[in-house]
Amino acid sequence: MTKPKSWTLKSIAQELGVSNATVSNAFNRPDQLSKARREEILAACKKLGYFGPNKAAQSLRRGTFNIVALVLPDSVEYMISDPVASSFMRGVSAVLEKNGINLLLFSGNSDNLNSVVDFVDGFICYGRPRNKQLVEQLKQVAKHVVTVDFNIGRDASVNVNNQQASFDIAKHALHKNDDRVAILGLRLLDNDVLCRVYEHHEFEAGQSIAHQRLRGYHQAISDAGITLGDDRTWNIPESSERFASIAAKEALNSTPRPNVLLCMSDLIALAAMREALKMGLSVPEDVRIVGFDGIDEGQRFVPKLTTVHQNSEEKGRIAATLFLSKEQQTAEIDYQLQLGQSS
Amino acid sequence: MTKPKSWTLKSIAQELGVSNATVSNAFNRPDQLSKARREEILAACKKLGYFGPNKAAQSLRRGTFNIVALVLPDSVEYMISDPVASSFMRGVSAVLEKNGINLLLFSGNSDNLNSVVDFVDGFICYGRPRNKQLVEQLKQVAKHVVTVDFNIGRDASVNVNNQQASFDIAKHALHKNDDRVAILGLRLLDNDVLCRVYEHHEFEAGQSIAHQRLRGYHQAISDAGITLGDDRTWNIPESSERFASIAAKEALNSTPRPNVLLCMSDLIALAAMREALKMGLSVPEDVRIVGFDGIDEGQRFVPKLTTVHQNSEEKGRIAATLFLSKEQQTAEIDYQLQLGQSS
DNA sequence: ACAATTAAGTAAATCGATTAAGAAGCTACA
DNA sequence: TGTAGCTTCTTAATCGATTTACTTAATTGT
Repeated sequence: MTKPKSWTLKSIAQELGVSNATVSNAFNRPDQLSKARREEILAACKKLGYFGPNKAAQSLRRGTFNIVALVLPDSVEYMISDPVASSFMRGVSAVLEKNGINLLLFSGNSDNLNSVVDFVDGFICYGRPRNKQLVEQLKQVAKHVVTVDFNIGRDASVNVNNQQASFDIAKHALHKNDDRVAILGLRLLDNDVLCRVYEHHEFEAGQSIAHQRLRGYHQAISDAGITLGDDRTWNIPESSERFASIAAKEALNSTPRPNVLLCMSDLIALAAMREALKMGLSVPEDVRIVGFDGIDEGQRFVPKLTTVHQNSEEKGRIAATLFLSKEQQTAEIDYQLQLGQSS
Repeated sequence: MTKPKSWTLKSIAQELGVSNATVSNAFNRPDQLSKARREEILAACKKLGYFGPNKAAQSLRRGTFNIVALVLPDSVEYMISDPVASSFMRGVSAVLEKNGINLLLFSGNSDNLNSVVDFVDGFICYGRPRNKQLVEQLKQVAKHVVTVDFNIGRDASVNVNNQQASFDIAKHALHKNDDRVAILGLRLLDNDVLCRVYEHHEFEAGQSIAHQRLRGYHQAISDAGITLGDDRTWNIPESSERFASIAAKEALNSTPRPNVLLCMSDLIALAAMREALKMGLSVPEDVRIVGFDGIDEGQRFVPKLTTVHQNSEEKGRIAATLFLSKEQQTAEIDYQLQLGQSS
């Protein structure tokens, strides 16, 4: 027998004594051949072990892939353990899976969209990718792009009003005009450094999430009649326990000792709470701490964390749905203050 | 001008007045043409905005894709928020990213590998996929397959000795021969039901992780001279707070009230601890609780969780490395007992 | 100066499919 | 009977590349 182990459209057509096109049509366009013929062919294919047209070839020809790339702000490795990001991914994958579309994870550290652009139907980009070259490429790429939590003027985007939300939560945390505020910021700076920031003019105009949130804080602070010292802001390069603890400890030991800590993520806020408790401070009596995100662990912590809850999963669902609809539009999604005992 | 907006190898070759092959060689086989010619061509391409050969076409021709599918045991949506699974993914993606290989997430619920098999270089399969058809397909697929935490006799696999580990942790938890033991099992049954299991003969021979662990528990229990009642085992269909709490509550209210809870995951153990504390029981005085996995939250909990720590990230790295090496081999990886105050 | 070797580049087959255009056979209707 | 209209199926071009085998031209050795 000269049966090849792995069939192709061509070889199977030959075997069955029909043309290429007929087999293809049997799989893709039932109206192009008689019902009898079609069933005969499909049955024969099944029997011989040909499971349908090769998807890679199909995709090359058709130009569609059934794959969407999820571009993460940072390395996949790092992002996958971030509760907020993974919640977002959950929403995205739920919608895609339901539509039979596969998800390709793409690192925001890569310097070239090129390695995947020819394989995907488009991009869902969650937060501004760390590598700026990627941003430029995303602006120009000839496929559908949905951005989330940032904007590059592409097809569609999903956003939360970070400034307003930060304003709200800060306003809630601030009681009197002699409150001593410190800010534990997440990725305020481009580089990876953990540091105390003294002055940085980009903050006033920056479009990153961190800058938006910072403006919300600043507005609430000044509304409360407080003057924020120029040494009251820390930059934490990634939302990890380790970095957050160091920054929190430093902030809590700084003079004047802050009695309000505005944290740009729940992970940071939780680390700060642990440090505060370890130092014998009580929360919220000695120091009020608020977070951002609304992760589960914050709600289980004692005292329960006061934070801004944004439904990241919903955000993911919306982003994916928007992607699938191929519509051009901008969605703004809701957030809620989640009041705990930490402030 | 008749410049097409998006170049192809062919059109760019025409534009430059050279052959197809020469342009291809300029990108892929520098030794096949003069240095001068090559640089001239590459420069021209850059200038015209041709970023290199289309990857999809390249892949079709070459049969390699630079994509590996990570087959998860359950839906992507669900798996991405599981701390152990995401830790594993972290390890995998770290290695793949370093090697310029992209990661495609594939749901263990899908009933057809077909939708991706033609797009990937192979599969890393983390745990037995929920859908059994997938398992059959994985056995037969003509691409490289590495399985983790289960075995189908394919190219390579990575395993932990679950039975031994469970034996060890159970032995540690059991003190006297009048200990009253209950088991909170994870996915002991195929179906999605939360229930108390009375008898199930498959347990004795099953190869799933849950069955391996169960055998370890049983062995330690009988070694300790304890007879396990046939109504002391619960099946929890997924490692979630909700299900775990219900099962834990039921177990703790059952007669005789257990003073040892063997939990097949940390998430379950943590939920059980919360329920126990809520009921006014003290841990470990009234009830000793042990988990499995070694997630971060367990180490932060008060009392600190006693558990089996397996380095999932390392497991991921090993799986990915094994995949890349294309070797045929089986790796067994280590585990450690992590002793806390919960037992 | 002539054959042998090497270098540089090209033509054409191929990867595995889709699909527009057309051929062959059949029915129907005047 | 001739032609119009359907069905059903096939031929051949195409998607965007890679690669083997071949042609030419230049270099080398003697």
